[in-house]
Amino acid sequence: MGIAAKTNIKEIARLAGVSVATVSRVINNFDYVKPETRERVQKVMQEHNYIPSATARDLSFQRSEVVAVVVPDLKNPFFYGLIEGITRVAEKQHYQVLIFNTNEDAEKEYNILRAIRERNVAGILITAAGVRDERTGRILSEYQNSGTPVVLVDRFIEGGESLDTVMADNEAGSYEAVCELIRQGHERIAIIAGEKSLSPVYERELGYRRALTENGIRIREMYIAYGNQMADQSYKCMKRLMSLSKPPTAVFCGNNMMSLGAYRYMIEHDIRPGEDISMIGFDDINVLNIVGIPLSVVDRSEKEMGKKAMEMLLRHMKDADAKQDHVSVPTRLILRGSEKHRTIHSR
Amino acid sequence: MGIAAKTNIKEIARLAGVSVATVSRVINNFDYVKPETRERVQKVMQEHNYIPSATARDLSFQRSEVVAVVVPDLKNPFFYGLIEGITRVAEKQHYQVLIFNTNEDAEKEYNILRAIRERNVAGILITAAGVRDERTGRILSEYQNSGTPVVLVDRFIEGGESLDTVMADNEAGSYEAVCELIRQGHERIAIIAGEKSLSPVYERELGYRRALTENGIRIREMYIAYGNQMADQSYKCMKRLMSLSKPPTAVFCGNNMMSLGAYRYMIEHDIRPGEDISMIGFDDINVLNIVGIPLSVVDRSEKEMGKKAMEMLLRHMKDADAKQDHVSVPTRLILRGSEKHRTIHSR
DNA sequence: TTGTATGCGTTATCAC
DNA sequence: GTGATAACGCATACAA
Repeated sequence: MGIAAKTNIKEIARLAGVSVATVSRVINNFDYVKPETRERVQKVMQEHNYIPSATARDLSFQRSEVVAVVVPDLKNPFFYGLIEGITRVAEKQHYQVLIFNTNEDAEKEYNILRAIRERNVAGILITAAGVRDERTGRILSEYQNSGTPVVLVDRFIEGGESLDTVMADNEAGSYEAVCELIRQGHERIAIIAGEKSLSPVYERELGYRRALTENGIRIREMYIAYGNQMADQSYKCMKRLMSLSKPPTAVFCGNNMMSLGAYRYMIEHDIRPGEDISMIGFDDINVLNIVGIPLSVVDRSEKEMGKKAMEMLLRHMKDADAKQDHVSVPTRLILRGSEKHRTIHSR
Repeated sequence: MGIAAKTNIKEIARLAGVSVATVSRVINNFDYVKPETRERVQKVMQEHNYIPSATARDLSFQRSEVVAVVVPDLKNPFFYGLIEGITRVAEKQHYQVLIFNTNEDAEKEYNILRAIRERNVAGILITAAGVRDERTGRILSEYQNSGTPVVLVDRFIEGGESLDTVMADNEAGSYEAVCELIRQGHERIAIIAGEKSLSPVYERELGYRRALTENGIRIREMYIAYGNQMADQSYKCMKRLMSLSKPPTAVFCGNNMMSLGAYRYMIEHDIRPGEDISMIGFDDINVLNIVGIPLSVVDRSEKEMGKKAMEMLLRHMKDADAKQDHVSVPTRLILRGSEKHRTIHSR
């Protein structure tokens, strides 16, 4: 009856009048088991509500059906989309997902990565916090070299050159967005970029620079604001930008949280996006969408990224010789109105 | 070297010139190990970068340091906070967290709960989808009875009467909110309630009814709208409510997603919350907050709920005789403006 | 204080 | 086709 009955393979074997080896064969669907024997064993397993022990299987098999997912911020919706994509693919292949939150702390991340070693995970998916921390790159490479595949998601890291990656096409997405702003007639275009050391931040800035350059607009450093990935910092950046003698007439925000901070500053100061200023953000924000706030964004499907990442991991888990792979998920510019403006106070 | 060196306890024992038992004692900090021996063993472990196998430990110990967290919707921000609270407490106690998303599908939930049995999890935290599915209640009770504690979070379920629970004080929170609307002078107050079978929905409706009754306002069923927990449905509910010959002058929304749907309807139809209509939602929505949309809400700290839930689980895991416990997390009415109105078109 | 031997529940390698 | 039996890596009762 139910779970309480902790039957093991030995007990099933005894009851079915066969050996444990045979039971194991039935469990794992070996083809050379006599049909009658198979049925008899299956019947006993059913009757006793037998569930094999994954722990024992893992120990014997020297590999578990668990993957570790390490993310830097469990408050950011982007990562939930990512996790959703990951779990979606994982569950279909009967893999389970361990979640770890580093809170953008490289030290904590290192400890987590060490702790993960105890459990024999089949693979690791990580958006790293310690992108410049040599220990992070080293330990991840060690995993990879010892047969535990690793896929970097969203961020490159130093020392992780041998690892698989799933990234968004940040440069292109950014380029496209800024081009749109230029098309709207802007010249004083600012970017709120974020934490410099992160590769997506860097790449988005590159796209911004290329868009300006290719369109013959001089890049002015005062319009490039760095901060971290959080809304508060972005709010401050926006404040600084608007206090310039020639404030920008358009703003490109480097991620979802930063869009929110900037947006807040605008609202509080009666600067209406889509009218008084043009604005495009990176990463869609579902909630704004639902309430009908028309923020134009560069959307990258985080769910898609999660799926892709898990698929890459699976490929490596099933074929140890699988070659290194890099996937780039395309972005998509969604214009909802905030990229517009009434008049541009240029010059 | 690093990870590649898969040393085991036996190898360490050999190298340190002791038995495996002694090494095990050192690992687990037994006090009756001679200091010199301990040091020698530790040195060898260090040098060989030895990491004990959690799998083997779990098999021997017959219990793992992994807890399963089962939630119905990874897109709902409420669960982000919950998961964050859970992981925060879990990691301090060196527990790891397996995440499962049921997508509000009872069938899928049942399969997940069966799959979890394979792994020897130390406990289960669940916001159930199958609240009326007898299998859910049964399998969870079986877990509990066989020594794997279970804590229900946010939702009661049929057949789960023996389980620990962490709930918000939905009735009181709801009551308080509706009282505030009444204080604002409203009589035609609607509630967008959600999926009837869920206990929080039911309890919030109870609070709504009590508030009206105690204030001598007749309850009119046409002002009670049921749907599911999603924004789309809520949008439709709002539409229906506003098409009544005497539409409500105030609306209370049963959860965060539903607040968004209702809000959207209002915006689209130029009904401004806080001016043309009064509105209070259940569950805070951080994003709205950041962008400065002043939605008044009944806030319950989901992070707090997560922490409490994990703490309860730990108590049971450490003391098999711990008594059943029920925790109710208080709610807090946060007024930001949307509860106000300009004029009430009563009568 | 330390060592020996056995068990935990599987899988895998041999034989038969 | 099937059955013994040795791993897998660790914990622990019992001896010493």
